Amino acid sequence: METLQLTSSDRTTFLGSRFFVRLPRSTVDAILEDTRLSTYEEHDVLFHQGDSIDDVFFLLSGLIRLYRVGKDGREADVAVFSKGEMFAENAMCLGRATASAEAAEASIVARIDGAKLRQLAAADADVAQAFIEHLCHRGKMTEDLLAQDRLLTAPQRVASYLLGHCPNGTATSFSFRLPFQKSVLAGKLGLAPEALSRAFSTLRQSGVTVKGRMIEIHDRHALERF
Amino acid sequence: METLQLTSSDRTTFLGSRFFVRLPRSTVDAILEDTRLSTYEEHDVLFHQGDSIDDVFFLLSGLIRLYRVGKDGREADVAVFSKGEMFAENAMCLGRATASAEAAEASIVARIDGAKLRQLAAADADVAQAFIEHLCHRGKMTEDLLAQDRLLTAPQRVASYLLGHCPNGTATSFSFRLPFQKSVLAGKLGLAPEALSRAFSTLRQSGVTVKGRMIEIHDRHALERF
DNA sequence: CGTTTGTTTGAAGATGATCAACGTAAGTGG
DNA sequence: CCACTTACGTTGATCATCTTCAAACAAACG
Repeated sequence: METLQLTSSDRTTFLGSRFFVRLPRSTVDAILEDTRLSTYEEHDVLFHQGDSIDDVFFLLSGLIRLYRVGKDGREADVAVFSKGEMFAENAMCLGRATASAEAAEASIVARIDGAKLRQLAAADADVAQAFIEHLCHRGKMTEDLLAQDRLLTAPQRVASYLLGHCPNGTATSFSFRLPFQKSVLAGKLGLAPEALSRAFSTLRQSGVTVKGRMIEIHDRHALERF
Repeated sequence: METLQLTSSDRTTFLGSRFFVRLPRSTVDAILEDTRLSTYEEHDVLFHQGDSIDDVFFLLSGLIRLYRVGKDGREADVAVFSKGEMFAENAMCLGRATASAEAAEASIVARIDGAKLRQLAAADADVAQAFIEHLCHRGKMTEDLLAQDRLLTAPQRVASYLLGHCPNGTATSFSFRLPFQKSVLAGKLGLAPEALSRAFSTLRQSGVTVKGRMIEIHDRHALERF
């Protein structure tokens, strides 16, 4: 975890992200002014549940897993973030982190000073608005996860995840590469890795082929029916 | 669902709620200015998942259940609100309701005009700030639910719920009345009513007595260990 | 009182977790 | 480039937990 410089490609990532897109360039610059970069290796922990942190995190590359730990030490993922996503906004408002965060692969993270962001949000309604929209979106994401956990079986959850990666066009078949290890996907879907594996073999009957991280969906509609 | 007048007790509810407490009286008045009241009977539906609504709802009395419906028609609660809580803020930002809402008992609801609230938030940083804090809190709530679903068994979830209602003092025993039907609690905890019932009988061994809606906890620490 | 609604209990079934073993892919270093 | 090693993924078997359906029971309400 060392400090680096902000590259121009990092700037692009910032500007293209959900939070920053709508904001004028000058505002973004103000926010990024004293932003510290940190790099993490796989399994490095960014912070622990309950830590008092006053920063907002922005992922420039890699993969971050947000999780809670049960009394018995078992971990449950609450969210998984990839490049261009902002996280730990809750901590800034509530004072303490509601979950722990660790790198699921080597990652580069920008830490935005919470005090500064609050101050900017108070002064600039656009920033506040962007923040509000971001929080709504995050809320929907966890609500989605919760509903999926409560309504869908393992194969259905996987099918739902896969469909979320299909383009909305007319094409009935589609293929793509998993953006992370299967064990990470399992965690994100609230499944044991074995359960994910079995879910994939169930879906083979519905025209899903898996080779390594490559996924082929031969008939989207068969998945939707599932 | 008819329109009524705002009573002074309603005003108290507003002023005491998490969202409004920090705001100056004049701001609250501005927000409430053209707020419509509606009453609902048990099982009345306020809106459906996907409806485009541009209002924020505030519960003055009763009980509202937010839920999603699966393809097979099964319902999964995403949140349950009681007097003094604000909900459906997501819909205002995202344009469409992310879940359906129905009254779990006779309820009185105030509908705050979304456009007006947005406009106020843009003009008044305090309102924006209150909104942000509210969203953070809601986010934490659903995150809590998700983590509980993934980490705890049924009796543990019930124990956790009960502990949430114990005062933080030194008292080791405590009793209170469930604020709603057991079937509602079951939904909130993501359990079938039968599972909740069985969870309660399991907890009897740990000193929990249930008679109707009355709950007695004889030893808080026994529950914490669970 | 009797009817309706909510809750409990029982028995069966489904689903996913866990543990252990095996297979496979990906590095690593000679 | 090949053998070795390690991490990841799959498969099988078993077990715990929760759901579901059915029936009994209790409470609330007319």
